[in-house]
Amino acid sequence: MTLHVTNTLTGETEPFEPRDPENVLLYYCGLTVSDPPHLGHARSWVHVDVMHRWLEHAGYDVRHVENFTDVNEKIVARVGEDDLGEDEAEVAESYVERTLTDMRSLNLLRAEVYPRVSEHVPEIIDLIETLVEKGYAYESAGSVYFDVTRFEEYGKLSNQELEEIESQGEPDERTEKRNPADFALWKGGGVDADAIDEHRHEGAADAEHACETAMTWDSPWGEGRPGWHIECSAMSMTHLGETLDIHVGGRDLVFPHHENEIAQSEAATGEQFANYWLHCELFQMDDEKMSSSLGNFVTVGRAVEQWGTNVLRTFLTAGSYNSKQLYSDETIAEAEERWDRLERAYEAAVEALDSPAAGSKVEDADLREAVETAREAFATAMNDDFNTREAQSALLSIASAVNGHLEAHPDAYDYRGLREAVDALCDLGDVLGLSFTGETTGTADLAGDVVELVLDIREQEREAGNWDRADDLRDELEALGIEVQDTDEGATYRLPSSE
RNA sequence: GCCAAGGUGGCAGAGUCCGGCCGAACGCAGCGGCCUGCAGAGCCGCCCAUCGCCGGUUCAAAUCCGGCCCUUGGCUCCA
Repeated sequence: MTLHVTNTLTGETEPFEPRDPENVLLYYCGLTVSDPPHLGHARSWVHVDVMHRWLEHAGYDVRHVENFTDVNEKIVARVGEDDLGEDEAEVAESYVERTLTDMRSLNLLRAEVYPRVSEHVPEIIDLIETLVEKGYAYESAGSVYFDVTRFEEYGKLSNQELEEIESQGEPDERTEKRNPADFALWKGGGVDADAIDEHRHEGAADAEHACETAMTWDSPWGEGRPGWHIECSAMSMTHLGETLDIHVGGRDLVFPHHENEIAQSEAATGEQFANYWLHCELFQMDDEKMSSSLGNFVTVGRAVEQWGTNVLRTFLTAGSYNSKQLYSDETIAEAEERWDRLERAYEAAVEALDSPAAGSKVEDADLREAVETAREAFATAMNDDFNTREAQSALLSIASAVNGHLEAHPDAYDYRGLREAVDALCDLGDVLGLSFTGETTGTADLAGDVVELVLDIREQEREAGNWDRADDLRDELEALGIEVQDTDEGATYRLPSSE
């Protein structure tokens, strides 16, 4: 089965065929760096990352670009707040850095380029000039607008009729624009205090002063700033060319942002801008979405600290990228159980491989077959529009097979079967960005030695029949997050997972 | 109002494109049992679903068609 993806443009699930059979051009519509990255962003990043990994797994070279929108009124509104920075550029850069740090903590593959708007203004101006020359855009009072009536297919992504969109326009904006749905490509002048008013936070600099720090550029239409949508067209064309294979972004960006990207890009080049439009669904918190604007978010940094990378990635891939997902303590806790089950099976298998019992000639056909079946099921799931939930099921079935084997053959393991299980767990886990082989740090070694010491003492208490003392020691360890398990060969333990 | 997505067991969440293997996956929670000094982990088994409602097509529908109800997202900054 080949990869199929659901394309917002057609509303259908289609076979994926890149323009070049060996390379995939992937653009992810990144963040406006005006707020701390939250779990909702992480959900999209992780799904894009999984797409990237699966495409590579399938043998493609992936050229992956993710932009940062670092020119925006909301960024200006933050000037002077905390120690974010003294001007728009500094505030943006501090959020970019924070975002990259958070991305690293989620074990994301690096994109090839992380372009910023502020570095692409010449390309943006060129693109706008082309649109003006071709008659798709017009200047009005120092700004340049895209004339939506000139682009016949306007509305094709969000499936809306122009008349309907037109009727939504803000009446007071119609003065400069020919049509209410026209959107700004270039905004003349700087940022006014009124524009940032509603985004102000405590501790920010005086609004007038903040606006003076906003970036502006010279252009054929005078000094000004790029409009919101044009940057993605300019950056993706600069780095990936006129037509890209996959464009991914949040569902909330379909209209107007992605619709406008299509209009600008295709009007300028006459070529299809992106062949496949994929949209990531949003988190639901109770009855509303998680978002920066609602302020109901959990930051990535805090979530990683609390749950760790593997648990978080298990959670974030617990539903399909294009299905809404419920965020709650329960749904995260469930993901943690799921990851723990995987990790325990992995550890049990590795331990078995290292034990003398692994030297036996036992062959467990059930185990080997289960691993083989799981690999196939995993591939089928991923090829079916990146069905990560099904993919997790396949991984879990390996865990069950390993546990079942160890239960059924306590003294003689199927070395090759277990080896294959461990390999499959690592290979497939890697596609989801899950890592079973956490790095062992010096302090973890020391902690392990200390735990062993405590367990030795506990063993002496047990031999003396002092069950209460033994249980107290176990409880104390568990209070520290250290799981203790008594087995025939003595107690084993697991340190709290920390990545 | 218009556009889009969705409504599946106690929870969560696949399956719906390509009707039958779905008497509905995987997992969590719950209940038995094995193991164990106890607990946990693991294993075996079980419980919980007339798949939003009503009609239609079909030998056969969670899956196709029509109508209705409800939820969410977009139409303003948003992954």
